[in-house]
Amino acid sequence: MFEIKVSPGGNRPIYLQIMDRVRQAAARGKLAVGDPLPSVRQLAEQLVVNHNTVAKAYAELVRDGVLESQHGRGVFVAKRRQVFSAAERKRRFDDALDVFLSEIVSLDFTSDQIQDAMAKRLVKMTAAR
Amino acid sequence: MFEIKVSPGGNRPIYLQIMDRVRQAAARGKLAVGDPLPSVRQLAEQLVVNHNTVAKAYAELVRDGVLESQHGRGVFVAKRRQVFSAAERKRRFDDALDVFLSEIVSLDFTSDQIQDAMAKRLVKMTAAR
Amino acid sequence: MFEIKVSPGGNRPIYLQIMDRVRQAAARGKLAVGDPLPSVRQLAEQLVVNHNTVAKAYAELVRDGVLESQHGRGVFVAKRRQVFSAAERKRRFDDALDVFLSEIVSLDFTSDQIQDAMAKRLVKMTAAR
Amino acid sequence: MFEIKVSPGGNRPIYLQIMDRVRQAAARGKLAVGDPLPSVRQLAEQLVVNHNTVAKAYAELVRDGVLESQHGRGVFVAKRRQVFSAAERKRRFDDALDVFLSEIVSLDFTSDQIQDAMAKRLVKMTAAR
DNA sequence: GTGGTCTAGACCACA
DNA sequence: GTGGTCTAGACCACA
Repeated sequence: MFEIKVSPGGNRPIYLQIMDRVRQAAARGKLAVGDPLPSVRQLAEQLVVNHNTVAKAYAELVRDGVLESQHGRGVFVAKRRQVFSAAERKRRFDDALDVFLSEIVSLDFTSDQIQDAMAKRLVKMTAAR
Repeated sequence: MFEIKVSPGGNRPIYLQIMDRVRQAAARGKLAVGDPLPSVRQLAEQLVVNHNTVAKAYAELVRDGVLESQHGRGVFVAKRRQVFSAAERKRRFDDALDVFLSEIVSLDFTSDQIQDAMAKRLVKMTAAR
Repeated sequence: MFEIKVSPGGNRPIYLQIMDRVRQAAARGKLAVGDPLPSVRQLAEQLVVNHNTVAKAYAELVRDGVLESQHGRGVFVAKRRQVFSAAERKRRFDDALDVFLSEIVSLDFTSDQIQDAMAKRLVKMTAAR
Repeated sequence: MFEIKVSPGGNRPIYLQIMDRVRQAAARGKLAVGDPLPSVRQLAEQLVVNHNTVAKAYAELVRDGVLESQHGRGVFVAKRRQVFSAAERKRRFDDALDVFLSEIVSLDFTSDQIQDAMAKRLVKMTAAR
């Protein structure tokens, strides 16, 4: 079963939190290609959010090629494919890095501390697969 | 003179960019305790941004204890004090890292590519000081 | 001024109709890079639709790289760039062609008629630039 | 025996695919006036689709005058009549073409590429008859 | 004033 | 039952 949680009070919009969780689950193999996701209304009830919020998250994941929607049947994990151009992926990566670095710049960590923390997290994620 | 730049087209809200710069200037001694900051309208004109944006940045910095507003006189660098506890700094760092990794997880970069890109950016930032 | 119309009763969802018009206007140069679009609420009022419907259309166009949103300032025509991979563009093209051909298959036009009609429309579109 | 196939993963709703096939079979003489169609449940089983889907396709075809339902006996090919007027056929064709061109306008294919792809697909379809 | 998110609730299309 | 679209209306973030 696909179990996730979201924090409604957080800075990050709920629909993005849902997208994060689905992407992670797909990346870590907890959701395999072809697996069905909980229905929009089921997940909405489970998370205690409006069904539109879940629908929005699913719709964006469909647009990003992570999920596939079959009208009347449900939403499924899509076959992995390269949706974005190399330039676009670089652009998105750089944007995310920009945001990350500018958010932590005033926290006064050293470059080494930042790189260590990142390395540890990457190892953990890779191990989790 | 207090010289900063902001990028209106960037991913980070302008008021946060202003806050970042003021924090950095204070941390690096370019602004000493008691130094006056440009008036809201002056800075707004210099940066070509809406004055509400500067006002918001100043207000937040006052709230954070970085600046001090002296009614009728202007805004000044406050007596230095540690604003964030170690735990708070760690929490903010981890949150930012979570978001960063969530956003890039489906862009299909390897751990090595991520770490390389990060390292390069950190070197550039440090050199820029 | 950016003048468009939509048919609320039509088969095609309103937000897609809005996207169609914006894409066409951009492709034909009626909207140049950097041009501002009408505000979400302005366009909603003009089209007599809910503001969320316009917001949805704009958001998708932002995701497709056609528009750019500057928080608090408005929405603008983005610099043209290649967002999707060659494979993805082919996929989308083929999907659209599938839908088109299966919609007209029962109308009993000959291949020549179909190709002629298409050719004429393409000439018209190119001339219109 | 009435043998057709549908692709559940495809872009076109299954009930429309069924309608397309029945229309084609009637047009090409594979189904003659008065011929019986498989029962809703039979066809549903054969196609591995929900029986509501087949029922919807049959109902629409009856509504369009392509099929005739004889209560308690089954569904039969109706006496041929021209369902769509020339104007209606033209209107439907143009609408479909509008949608197709709108969807591909920002995919950056040239007119030649579009016409080539179309020509190839039409050849393939015609050969498949 | 501008866009972004969310809820509540309706209605439609499809299987 | 499943997803998709739309409205009405609220509230927040940003400039």
